[in-house]
Amino acid sequence: MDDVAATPRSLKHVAVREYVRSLVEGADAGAPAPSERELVQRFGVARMTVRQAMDALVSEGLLERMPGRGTFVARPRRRVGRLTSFTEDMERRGMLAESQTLLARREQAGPGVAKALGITQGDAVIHWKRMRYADNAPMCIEDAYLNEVLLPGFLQSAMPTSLFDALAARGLRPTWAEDAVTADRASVEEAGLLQVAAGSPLLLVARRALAGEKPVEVSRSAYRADRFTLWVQLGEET
Amino acid sequence: MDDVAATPRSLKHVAVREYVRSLVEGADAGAPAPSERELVQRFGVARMTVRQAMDALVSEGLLERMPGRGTFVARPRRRVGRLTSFTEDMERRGMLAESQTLLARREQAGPGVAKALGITQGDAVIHWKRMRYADNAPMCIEDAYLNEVLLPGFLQSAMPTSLFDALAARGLRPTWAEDAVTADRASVEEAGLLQVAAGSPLLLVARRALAGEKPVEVSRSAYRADRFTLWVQLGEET
DNA sequence: CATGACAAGGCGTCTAGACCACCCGTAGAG
DNA sequence: CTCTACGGGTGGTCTAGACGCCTTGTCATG
Repeated sequence: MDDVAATPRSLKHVAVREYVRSLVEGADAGAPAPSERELVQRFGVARMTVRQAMDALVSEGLLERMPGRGTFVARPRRRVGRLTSFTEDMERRGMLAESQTLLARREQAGPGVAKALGITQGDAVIHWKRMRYADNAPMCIEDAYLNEVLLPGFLQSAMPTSLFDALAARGLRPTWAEDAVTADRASVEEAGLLQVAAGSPLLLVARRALAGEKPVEVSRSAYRADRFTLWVQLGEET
Repeated sequence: MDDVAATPRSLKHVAVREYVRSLVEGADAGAPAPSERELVQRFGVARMTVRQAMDALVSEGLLERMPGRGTFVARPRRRVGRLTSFTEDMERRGMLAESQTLLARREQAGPGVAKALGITQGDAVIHWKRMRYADNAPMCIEDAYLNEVLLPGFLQSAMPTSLFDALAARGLRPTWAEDAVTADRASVEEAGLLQVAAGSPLLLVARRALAGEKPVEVSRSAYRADRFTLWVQLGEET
């Protein structure tokens, strides 16, 4: 009974929620959570307060209620379309991601880039072209365009390895993105950079990434199809 | 056993929730919802009951609470990775989807298909190969494998246009799928079927679709890259 | 041994209040 | 005229109960 009273700012339902979350994190699916009445006793709060805490965990898919039986750790929901950076993506595949900047400069937005970034043609954008390597072999060529207004002094600072990290540091980590995926054959120039034969199949990914409601990045990536498979998880309506 | 059907138990929080939903559906983002105290008056229920109703709508993203101001219609959330069938996909692009069956028969599952469907090698599967047309021009070749145990008599019934509809009729509409996307050049046979030159770029989509926890379909689709662009929406963690 | 009645404990629903922090429009003060 | 203080309305949190239905385990009975 001593834990909650110490901090004045502590909300009881948050205290209960986080207590249960800590119990439940790492537990196997199907393991029972404390019963509501038990939590009422332990925290000395009303049952509605406990229910508010549990409701939050249930609605975020961590717990599952079974009337008449109890509350249990839910089977982890299948993920859907998680947004990852190249670096994270390669890490997940157990590969080492590296980059080499081919070009990084201020340019004027062309019509396509301007529309995708929600700015007007001719506005300043940052054009960053990189070779992307995985385990020391070429994986993709990436052309990224960033809204310069949102990223003052970006070109002056040291170029980070991960664009997502740099955006996150400015509170602009993309929260939503739309990819258009198609295929084509490698041009002579692309083939040279990617160290494949001209005409080899490439996977082209055009991305438009938003942070909240603000478009922050548009990019075109050309992946070597012999090394890269895009994984996409799909679900139905919420 | 008591007959419950006679008394369709009207849950008050459901009544309030659906009332508010009906008010809110079709309203513009930012429009105010009734205040909690107003609903308390209108329905003659306790405020906690009203809050339970509103909480449900808030957590499904329909409403947005603004402390001190009120509750308002939320901006529709950006969708993420919605699972669609070929037919639905083409409809969304404003094209007419048609199909032609090339092959439909019972086979024994090979090792790859068996693993993807969660059955043992040699079990019976339905192999359905189709040409897919959009606006009367070839769009893709699809090889689908279905778990025969889940679909008794499937080959005897008339082949439906939409596989998803057929699955839905048996309560097996896929709820989750995983696509592996890559690119390759068309073989001579593929080129002939798709009416493109041999070596033309193709977008290859290998799908594994589950209904609940049961794998129901695995498929390999080869799209004409000159006609087809795959759109993928990505979000961050739940 | 099999079966059914019973009780305990679980979540689901609901009440009738309470106080708080916050936002905003407005009336009064300067 | 501007600025401030206040009051009414909003959602946020919380209480201390109540009854209902469901599941499960126990235990007495046939």
